[in-house]
Amino acid sequence: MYQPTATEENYLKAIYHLSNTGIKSVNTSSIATSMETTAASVTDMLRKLSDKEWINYEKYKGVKITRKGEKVALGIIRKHRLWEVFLTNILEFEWEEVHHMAEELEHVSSEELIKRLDKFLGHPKFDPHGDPIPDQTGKMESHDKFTLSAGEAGEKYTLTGVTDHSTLFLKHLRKYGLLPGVTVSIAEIMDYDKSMLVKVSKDKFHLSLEVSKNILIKKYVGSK
Amino acid sequence: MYQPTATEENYLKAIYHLSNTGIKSVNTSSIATSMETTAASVTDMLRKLSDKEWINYEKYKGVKITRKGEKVALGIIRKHRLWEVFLTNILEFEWEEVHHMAEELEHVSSEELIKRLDKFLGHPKFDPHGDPIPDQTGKMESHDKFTLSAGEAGEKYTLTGVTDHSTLFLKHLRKYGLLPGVTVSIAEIMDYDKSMLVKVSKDKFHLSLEVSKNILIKKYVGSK
DNA sequence: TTATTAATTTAGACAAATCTAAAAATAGAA
DNA sequence: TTCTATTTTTAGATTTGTCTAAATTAATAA
Ligand SMILES: [Mn+2]
Ligand SMILES: [Mn+2]
Ligand SMILES: [Mn+2]
Ligand SMILES: [Mn+2]
Repeated sequence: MYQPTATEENYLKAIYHLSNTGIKSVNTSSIATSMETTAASVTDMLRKLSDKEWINYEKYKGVKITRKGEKVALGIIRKHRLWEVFLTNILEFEWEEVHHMAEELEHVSSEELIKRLDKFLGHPKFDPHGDPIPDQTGKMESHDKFTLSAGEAGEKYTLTGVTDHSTLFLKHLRKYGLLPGVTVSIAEIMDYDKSMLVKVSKDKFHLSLEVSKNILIKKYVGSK
Repeated sequence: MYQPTATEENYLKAIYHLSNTGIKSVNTSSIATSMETTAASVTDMLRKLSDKEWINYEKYKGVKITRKGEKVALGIIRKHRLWEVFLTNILEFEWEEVHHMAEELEHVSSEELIKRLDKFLGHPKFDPHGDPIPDQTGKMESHDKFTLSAGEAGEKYTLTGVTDHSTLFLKHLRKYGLLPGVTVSIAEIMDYDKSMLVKVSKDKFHLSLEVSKNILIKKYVGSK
């Protein structure tokens, strides 16, 4: 119907993420925090998004994204993650460098461009951070909710993603070779602080609970 | 010093092009025409660009781009043309499809992104329309000013570019296989209307003056 | 040289997105 | 339940880029 401005797209994406990954309800201040703006600005924008039927909004009652709004958000997330794949796989950026570039590229409007980019990249299902890429209809694989901190000593796991997307954390993990697809064996879990000794290829090292809590994994399934 | 907004970038690019390819002086109305906006809007913007020292502007006296402004313009033109190469060579778009997408992509700000894209593409010197791509310092090869309409019967030429960048014209040329790099032999030039009979690989066909005037060429130089 | 036409600038307004400060509503504690 | 603290909304401004209509300046023709 309407086509969203880049700003509206960013708001819808933030609201979508807060609706799904969010612990608390989607209220004005949580949106303000995640958008790094003021509550007053958010209130202004909520009225606009509501007028365009991308959200249901009643004063003081919080926000619920509509089916229409979700479609817009998923379209932007698809573009964002495909561009991130391009930047890492093709232009050889590190995984902590791509987010801010993708924040701009996700607003380039051509649908045909994204269709061809997707094809060129071989229809990837996950972005460099292990986040699933929605297809054209908005469908995507669900994320593993299992974190390394919940793993057991003596078991083998495959790293599938992260829950902290900060540059600092991503850089830290890359130093250890902890990237999606890598196999991680838990050698020992310390009773005292829940830190763990892990093995990644030939390397053995220590991970704090702080770190292991933010690593997503699945059970390792044999060779191939 | 300042960093330009996307709109300022578009104005500077337009002013740069009018300054160089332009027959007439760069005045308010010619900018308005090329930007598809009103003279009043242009006057507003000229003041802003002047404040930021990207142009020299005096009321009623017209515009001259500064060295600083030229640097900004060349940076945008570099991005625009590199993205056009990406879209045609990598994503396999046709040469008439890429311009409007490049109009958006040229405003993505990362310098490092463009550096890596340039490397990935093999440091191309020309875009899909035969226009030269400025390097990081703004230097570029100069365009051939020789058009096919000035060619001679019996001679062989290499197509190097076009002067009309409209979708209609580009589609038309593609139908004949008339793309940069192609060899064109002039078989005959009609005295009456200056139309010509040309040979391109195995095909022979007629071109009107209207068409040949908008094709840039250079003398054909042997094999290799 | 004066009158007319054309180009340019100014005036005033608007839409989008933002902000600060003040008012209003809601939630939590006593 | 009543007071207080927090959250949210409103009021009023600001910036960027745009517009129409009116005024001004420059160009040209008589
Ligand atoms: Mn990202
Ligand atoms: Mn990501
Ligand atoms: Mn172009
Ligand atoms: Mn081009």
